Amino acid sequence: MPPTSSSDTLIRKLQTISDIREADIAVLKTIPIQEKDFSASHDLVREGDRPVYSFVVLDGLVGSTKYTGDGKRQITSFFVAGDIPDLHGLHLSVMDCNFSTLTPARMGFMRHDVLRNLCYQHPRIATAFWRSTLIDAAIYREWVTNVGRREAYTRMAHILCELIFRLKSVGRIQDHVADIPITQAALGDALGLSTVHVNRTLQELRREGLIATTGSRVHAIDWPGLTHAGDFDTTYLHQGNPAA
Amino acid sequence: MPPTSSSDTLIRKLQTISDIREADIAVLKTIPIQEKDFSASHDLVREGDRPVYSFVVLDGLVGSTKYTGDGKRQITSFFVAGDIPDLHGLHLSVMDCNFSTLTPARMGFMRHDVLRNLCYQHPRIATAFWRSTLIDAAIYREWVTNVGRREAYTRMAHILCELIFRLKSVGRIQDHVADIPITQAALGDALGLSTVHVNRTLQELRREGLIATTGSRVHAIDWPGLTHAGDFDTTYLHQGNPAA
DNA sequence: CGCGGGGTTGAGGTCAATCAATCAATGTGG
DNA sequence: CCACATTGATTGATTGACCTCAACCCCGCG
Repeated sequence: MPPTSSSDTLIRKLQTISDIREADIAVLKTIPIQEKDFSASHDLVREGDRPVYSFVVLDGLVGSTKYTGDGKRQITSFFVAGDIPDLHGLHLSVMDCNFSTLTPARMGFMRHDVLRNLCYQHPRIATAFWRSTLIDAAIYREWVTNVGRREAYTRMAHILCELIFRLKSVGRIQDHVADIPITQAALGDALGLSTVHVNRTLQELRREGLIATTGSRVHAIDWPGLTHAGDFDTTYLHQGNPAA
Repeated sequence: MPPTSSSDTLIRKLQTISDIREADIAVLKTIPIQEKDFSASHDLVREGDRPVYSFVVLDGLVGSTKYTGDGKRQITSFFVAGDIPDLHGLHLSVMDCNFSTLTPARMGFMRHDVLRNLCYQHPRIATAFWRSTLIDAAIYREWVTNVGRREAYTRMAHILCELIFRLKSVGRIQDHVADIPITQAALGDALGLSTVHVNRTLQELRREGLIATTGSRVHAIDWPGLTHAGDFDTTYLHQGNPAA
């Protein structure tokens, strides 16, 4: 087995949010996972679908998205390596949102019936999965607040903090330097802002010395400053470890 | 046992979202539920708390709320009779949001350890509860979209549709006439709008002949018109029955 | 070399916030 | 029973944040 298999990515993540034991890890390793690569802006699942697979993000960035009647897109959450974006599909048959890649991404597919059997036989694993969906919900709550009550500057800082923090906590970045080839349009869809305003807001964050961007790389130069500007408190991410 | 006990309220709700069997119903009826009344604007749980009870809404309206650093409030979801707002507390020890009454309300408290044992011994009940939290998450997703990408008029119509639909599906209102003594300030906090603009938006909906309000009573005069104006599609509520 | 996607910039317009009253309904103490 | 306070709804005037439109630039790519 390779040093970082798809199972390892999943297990590492579950360990950061739940107390998984050796026995559970062994069980998790038996899950057959089909890996597949996707380019950016690819719809993995669409509203109305009735999928029979859930997928774990192995690399890249995935978003859950919804479209309004007049075609505007809203990204309702990000998903990074180790996350299982559509785990709710296990118990909600019809999808109420899309899941799309926001960057080139690698996904691992797991059959619903396999996961359901696992949950049935291993309550601790079921709890870990349930907990994972509950953390997703907590993130949605924070996003409602972010979009509803924070102005563009704070909102942007907040979302950058969340992204960087989450990437860090699964070991995907070092020193607050995130290499995320996400477009400004996608950021706008996540924040409920126009791309033009996203651009200007990023400029302002750079001008204030909080971030630097080189190409698709976002560098949080002043992490304490950024978290302060973004009104960012990690409580809602429900990580075992307090923070960095 | 009275015709509508607190257990009945809970069970009726679970039946609308999951296939609960007779045996499960018998089990659910054994849950000890402590009832208690609250006035409007009362904090039931606060961010940072580590509650040992979950509560089912028996009557009235409850909201999950968050506050930004500069004290602005955002309501991230409504909860009506039969809902268990903080069921996530079962697996997330620290609260990341508050739960407050938005109207005078009656609540039924259930111990976490009782619920956890129940889930452990009755997988179908566990699934029903899990599913309930997943539907909450779906509603959060919709709210992100509503607040992020819809303008005030549509946003308001949408939230009224959701409220009326949910109240109807648990048998709390007839004929699209909702008697909800919710303040315009609370509506603003749910929509990310100022109270002044809430007031003007409601006037516009009245002018368009979509709703009528007499005191705290909201009447959807033109339900098809209101759902159209609100870009409202019931998919995200994951009810068994399609809609009215 | 033309093309397209993504980023950047400027100007003008609009939706919704803010500020500041007013008013109605309800409650309270003297 | 009345003066007074409080809560919530309403209205008008002004301000401001963000959007839209329309360029233009840069760069990778067929």
